Amino acid sequence: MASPVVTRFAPSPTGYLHIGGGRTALFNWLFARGRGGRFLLRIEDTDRERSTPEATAAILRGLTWLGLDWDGAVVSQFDRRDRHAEVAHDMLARGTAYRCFSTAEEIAAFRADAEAGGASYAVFQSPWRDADPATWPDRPFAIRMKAPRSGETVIDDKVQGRVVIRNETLDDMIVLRSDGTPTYMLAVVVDDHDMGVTHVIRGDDHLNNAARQQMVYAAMDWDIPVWAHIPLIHGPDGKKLSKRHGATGVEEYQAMGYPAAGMRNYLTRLGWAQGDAEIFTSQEAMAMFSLEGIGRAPARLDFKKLENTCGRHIAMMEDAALLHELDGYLAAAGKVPLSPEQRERLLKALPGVKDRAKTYPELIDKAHFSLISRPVFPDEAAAASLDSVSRGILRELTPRLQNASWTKDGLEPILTDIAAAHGLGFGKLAAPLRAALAGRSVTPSVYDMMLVLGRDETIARLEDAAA
RNA sequence: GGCCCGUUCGUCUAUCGGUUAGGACACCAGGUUUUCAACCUGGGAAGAGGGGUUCGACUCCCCUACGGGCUGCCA
Repeated sequence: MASPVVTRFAPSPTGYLHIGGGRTALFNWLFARGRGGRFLLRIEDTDRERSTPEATAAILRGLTWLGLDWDGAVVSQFDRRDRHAEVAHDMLARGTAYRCFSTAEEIAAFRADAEAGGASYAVFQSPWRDADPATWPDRPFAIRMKAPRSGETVIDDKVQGRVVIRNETLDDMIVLRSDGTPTYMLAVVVDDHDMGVTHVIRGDDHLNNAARQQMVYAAMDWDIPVWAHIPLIHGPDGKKLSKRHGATGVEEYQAMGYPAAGMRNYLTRLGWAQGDAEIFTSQEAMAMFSLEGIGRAPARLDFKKLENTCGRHIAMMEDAALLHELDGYLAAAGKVPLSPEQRERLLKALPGVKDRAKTYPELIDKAHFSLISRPVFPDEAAAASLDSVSRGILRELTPRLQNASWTKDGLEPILTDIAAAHGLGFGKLAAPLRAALAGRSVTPSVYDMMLVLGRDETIARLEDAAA
């Protein structure tokens, strides 16, 4: 039996959940869930200066909205600092790490010298690497890994392929700071090992780090996980995604009214492909997702395609689920919640409007006629079609609706009759009807509106407009 | 500076030595229509540049250009 897959998402709690981080989490989630594995969440909060509980909460909210559920409790890296220190000392005992008494000033001076000497690279070489314990001074020390100075480290990456890094370009990285706290390079490895992580799927900004981390695995004689370094997401201009590109936080997309299912679909296709598959559910994505399908080049965010994908998902959604999503959107966007009456009518209106909206605000706008109550105030364009002639036709129409069978088949002959009687095309009659029923010139089908509103409300709105 | 990664239509991508280089979004034109959208049909649109290897390169190798990352007692 193959060992079960364990993946993890390990963000730093220094801000909101970035869209790129969201995709990294999504890939880890899809990979684990598609293979009956576990998806873990670890907060990398060892940097006490920059980590905040608010940021952690924001990240959890973002993941929850995206529908990425994790297994077990959220792990705090900071809480595991004793274990990290223990491993650092274990390395010391194994002789794969050493005490380094160099101060920050000495290191800075070393680098300055190297630079002045025109060295091609300035890998710091600690004088304490092989120092006699008898010479150890009585002051705080950092623990450095004793990295090999020759040979090469090979990263066998599922996305990037075989990456070879010469060991002489890597320094003896610090694993435990002089204040006794662990560094990221040590903590990730210890945590991933202890949590049983089998596949590390993360941004390719960590590709070089993987070489140094692999040395820690080797130093501790631990199994190396499968690496998969995915390219970062760029803005539409191809530059690294930043604030000036607009929304970079996952929660901003929620507030803009993009459905989570559409976001998942779009983000999955951003940098990953399986043949011609474009629109799919998360269940389908889990079944298809593979590390081999991930591209090697950074992808750009394309809002048009995002919108198209979201529109397809809105159209696919069940009405009841859609209504529930709408409630969530209104709350997230800080808008007034729907009243019971509005919910009831909107639910009936959804089938007629959901295939014409790409986002929730657009959907609500299309369903405007179902959310308003009398009196309906026509906008300028709608008012223009309510001239005296049109109002006369409306007056003529209402009595005939009293006894009509309230179905499209029952209503259609009546409306086409009236139009014909006045020598008008149906389009000419539809305009004042839209104005009367919705107060707008652009609306869903007039039949759909009449059926959603019902006989009494329809007639009342027509009489209001005809008066 | 050094090291590492990347480069197919405007965008996301397929192709895993032999294809008229395919699909999707976007765009343009036409159709349908009850406004808008949707939908249908058609169209334009790509292998960064230069060297190799090979009977044959988008595909393999090298160089250049461009983009990105790493180079911290940050993560």
